[in-house]
Amino acid sequence: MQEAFCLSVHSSFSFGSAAAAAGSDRGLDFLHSVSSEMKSAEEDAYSYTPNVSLSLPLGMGNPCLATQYHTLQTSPIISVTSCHQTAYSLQNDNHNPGSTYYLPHGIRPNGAPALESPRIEITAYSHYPEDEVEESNSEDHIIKRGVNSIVTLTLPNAAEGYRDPTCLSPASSISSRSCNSEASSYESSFYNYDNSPQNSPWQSPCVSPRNSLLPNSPSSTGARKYSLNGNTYRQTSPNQSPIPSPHGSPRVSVTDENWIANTNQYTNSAIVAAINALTTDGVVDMGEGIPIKTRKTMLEHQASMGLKVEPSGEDLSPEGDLCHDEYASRLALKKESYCGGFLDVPQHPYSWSKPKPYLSPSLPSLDWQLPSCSGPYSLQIEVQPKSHHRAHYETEGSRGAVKALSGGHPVVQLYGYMESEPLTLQLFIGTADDRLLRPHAFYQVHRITGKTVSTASHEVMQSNTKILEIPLLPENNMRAIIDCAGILKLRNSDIELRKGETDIGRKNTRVRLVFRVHINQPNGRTVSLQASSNPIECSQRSAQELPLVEKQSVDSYPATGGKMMLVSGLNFLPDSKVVFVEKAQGKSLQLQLLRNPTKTSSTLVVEIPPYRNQRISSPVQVNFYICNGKRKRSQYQRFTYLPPNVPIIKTEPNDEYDSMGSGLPIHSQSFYSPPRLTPVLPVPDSEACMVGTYPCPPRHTTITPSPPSSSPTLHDLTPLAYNKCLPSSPTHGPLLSSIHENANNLNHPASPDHSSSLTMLQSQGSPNHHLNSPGPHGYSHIYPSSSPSSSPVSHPSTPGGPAESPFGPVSSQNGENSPTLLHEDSSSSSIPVTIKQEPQELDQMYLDDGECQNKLLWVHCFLVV
DNA sequence: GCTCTGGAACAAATC
DNA sequence: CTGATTTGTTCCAGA
Repeated sequence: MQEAFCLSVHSSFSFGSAAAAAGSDRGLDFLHSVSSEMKSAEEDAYSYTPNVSLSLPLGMGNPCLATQYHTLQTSPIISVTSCHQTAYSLQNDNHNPGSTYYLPHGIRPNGAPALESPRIEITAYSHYPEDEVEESNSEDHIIKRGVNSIVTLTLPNAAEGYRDPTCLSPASSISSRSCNSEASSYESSFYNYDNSPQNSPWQSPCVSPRNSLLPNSPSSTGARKYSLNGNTYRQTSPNQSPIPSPHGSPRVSVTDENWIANTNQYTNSAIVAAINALTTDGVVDMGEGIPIKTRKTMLEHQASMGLKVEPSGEDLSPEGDLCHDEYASRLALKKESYCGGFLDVPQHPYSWSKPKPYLSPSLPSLDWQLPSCSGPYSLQIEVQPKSHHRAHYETEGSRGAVKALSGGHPVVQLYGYMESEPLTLQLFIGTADDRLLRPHAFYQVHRITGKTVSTASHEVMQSNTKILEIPLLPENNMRAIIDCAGILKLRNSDIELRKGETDIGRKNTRVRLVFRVHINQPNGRTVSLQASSNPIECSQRSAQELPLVEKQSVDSYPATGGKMMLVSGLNFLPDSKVVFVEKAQGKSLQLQLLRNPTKTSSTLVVEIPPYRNQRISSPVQVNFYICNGKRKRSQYQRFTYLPPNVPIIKTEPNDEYDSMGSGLPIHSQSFYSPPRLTPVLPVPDSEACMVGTYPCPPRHTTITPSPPSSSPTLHDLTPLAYNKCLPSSPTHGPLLSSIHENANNLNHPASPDHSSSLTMLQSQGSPNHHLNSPGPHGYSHIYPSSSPSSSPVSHPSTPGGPAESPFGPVSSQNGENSPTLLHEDSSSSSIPVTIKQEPQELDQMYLDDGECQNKLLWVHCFLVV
């Protein structure tokens, strides 16, 4: 495993580098610049592997923007272009033009193939119905599935592969279909944003090598319920619920169609697609084709229901010209087509009074890190999903919608939005590892329909990622109950074979629900917000066996220790152990084992052990995890030791660690990601705050109405976020936030690779929010912390987890009981001011549990500065 | 008859 | 290299 993980990591990075290499000069420049600029930050700070640094396109300077505000320009086309390629530079320019480059997984700036393989061999499956084939309308390169032949395509931008648009899951399997399938069915209910010519090739399921395998793949056989031939994938089928919920929740007055029609979002989506397309092939194509098609489509719509509309790519472009309504209607049409026949539905229940010019040409890529709040707006997850949700395979029936702990469903609300126009809330399944949040390659959101579902929704595809779009209506206070989202698991083998895919599926079973909303501003800009849920363990086994910490009563305590801490969660056993681990300088590790904690099935009482150094002058972040056995460990939870004389203050705001400290269960993400963040950018708050046009209130003063406190608690599965990165400096918080915003402004896309370095962003609701605070205030604090969280991909931070733990299993075994601390290192002791990560970490993180553990001990991560 | 679920059985991947 | 574990997927069966 270790190796595997390591490989994956590297590969990912390499991917980035490769991409760069392949990429245009800019790419190179970017890399250079980045490397130079970033490196200092990252490498030095974190000591990541070189690869990593490269991969991160963070372009710190990059203007691109962030996501929050997209300003686009007049002509959609232009804007688009700018965004991706140019845009970045344009906007930001300052820094490196190159930096501007954003290399989303599938997208390559300039279309340059990230990966070298212009050539693609595709094996088509006979299984696929022809319709599908048709749908994949990739213009330039269309592969038809119907044929069982291998086609070799030469792609300009082969790189895309990272996630085949088409194959969410490898087309090969049914499963793939499901994800894709539905989606894939391009035709079906969702839009496929990836229509770019480039992408098109990918669209065919065939693309993935796997395909060839598919026929043989178990899935094929396995799928009892879904016959290969059968296009009928239950849920996915276009027909499925044309109307998501007729019954619709009382709250929701809008039908899917309606809703869809109205929202601008689509437009945005379209734009995204366009962007993607542009990326590769160039603007030109887009520009031309789009308008025409668009209109054409519209005209045709009515006439032809079932047919798929044009490729998204095409769709995109037109906006500029089209007035909002038009666009909307168009969208509506599309949707209808997907739905299979609901042409009749009134399309614009909510008519936009004014034709809206397309405001935001460029929506941020899904792997970009976006803030959860900006200016007056704040997107918050009021009710977090349960920490466990057994995802279903395509060969299985749906396992239902993700539920909340309370038994209800997750709830998301947008605060600060006073307009009367409904918005679209986007939902996709994101990663929950230490790395930056990005779409999860092995899971897709699955649209749930039925009597029990009150929330309308519809699916769209964007780069291999299925997105569920849900209306956010003013009449509902811009609040949405997410009872229409299930989680589909794609077979690892299918995904891993995708070209460009670097992540491995094994033990990469934690996800987060990622919500986005794009708000068009009068000035033409678009504010994009994102909030991610606490991690959700999707594997049946893990959910049943791994201990899960949902909450801890104390997040921080003086170094003297001695206080009893109540840890609540799941799967605690009589012999569960609580292991405290500290990574100290250099590679030392401090480990503490507490013996005999009081326990119950869902709670453990642990006496906080005294910190090895009673004279710490600043808070020291450590972690602990629950161990049920060799490889059954919870994720790391954060705990902060405070200087003895310091009054105990709620952690949140505190240092950098807040999130961690805050007791929240830290998301694994935060854990790892922080490192990346680490490179703290000294940005003045003020600056930071200024996003686009809006001055962002200081976090603490966040404007947004405080949301109901969602769950302050920690739920997450995640291990604690290890804050490797977080600097303890007080400024930290502000910095982060600022970074955040800046990022937005900059548009840094997170690096597609994952590698991205900076994490700016995380603001996402993720861990942070949830964890700590719900309120705006909390935000401020939280923000900083980390959202970044990203945990390493596959490996969350679970200590034991395979990938996860850097610390690995520190062998809880070792110690069995002694409450004593093990210090490996010594040095440092404890005053970590700034923490840098070691390059090694990543590797470690990916290491397998067993093996890693021991190793982990050394590896470590915190460098005291 | 279908969907949703909880529990495995199986088999491949790791340890 | 072999056997024991783990983990991913597919099957079953009950509600």
